[in-house]
Amino acid sequence: MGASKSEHFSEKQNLIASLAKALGHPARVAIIEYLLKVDTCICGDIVNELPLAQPTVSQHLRELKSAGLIKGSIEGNAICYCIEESTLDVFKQFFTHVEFGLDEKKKRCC
Amino acid sequence: MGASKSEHFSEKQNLIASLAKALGHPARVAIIEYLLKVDTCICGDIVNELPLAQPTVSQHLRELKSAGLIKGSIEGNAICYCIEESTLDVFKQFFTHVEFGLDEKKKRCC
DNA sequence: ATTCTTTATCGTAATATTGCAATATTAAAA
DNA sequence: TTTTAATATTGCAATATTACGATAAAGAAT
Repeated sequence: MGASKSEHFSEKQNLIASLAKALGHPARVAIIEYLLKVDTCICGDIVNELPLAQPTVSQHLRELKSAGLIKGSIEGNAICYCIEESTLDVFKQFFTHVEFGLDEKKKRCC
Repeated sequence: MGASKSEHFSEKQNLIASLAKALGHPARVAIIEYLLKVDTCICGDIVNELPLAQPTVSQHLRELKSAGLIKGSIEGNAICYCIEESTLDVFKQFFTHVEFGLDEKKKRCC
């Protein structure tokens, strides 16, 4: 088939998967890191930071935005993108949850 | 094209992206969660837990394993899979790093 | 008004992912 | 040894992703 059977999984599993998927490309990791590095939100010049053509960067930005990992507002003829903290929190909570699970288990095997 | 230009990004960016990509499917999130839930490593019956055919589950397990998120050892005629903590730690560290970056920024915009 | 600059969208080619039936593999059980 | 049970691999069809040239859109600058 090719289309993933997301309807068979829980809402939360689908959410975590979609966030992970959005981060699942080095360009998008680089974008997130760049957004952290720069002092303010980026208005312009993300394209110059990446080894990709402008339409490709725009597409990656759109994916990050539609996953909710970044947000953007129009600022003159530029767009100001920055990180959406609350979404990153959701993601980080998952790892806390995972770590808690691991502690509970106390590594009884492997 | 279609192939991502991973050679243009840093080792770390590629690592984070590959871990995220491995988690970027609800079935694989479900597998990780199941591995946490069960008391010991799973020996069998992951297939019964998922709404997917056995070969599909096997493929997802292979992807998680090749990303380093789980490890498996042969145990009779079954395979015992469990979570690879050190890899999850790498992933979690990324979010800590992200959160640190956000604190530094103190939300000066958006 | 025209040009410049920046970002978005469209169209399309190359490649990757997803899912499963069929089949193989491997070791325990009979 | 033959059967049974569990997992892996192969092969293939359907779909999704990635990348970019060409083009559009929209505000800023001249």
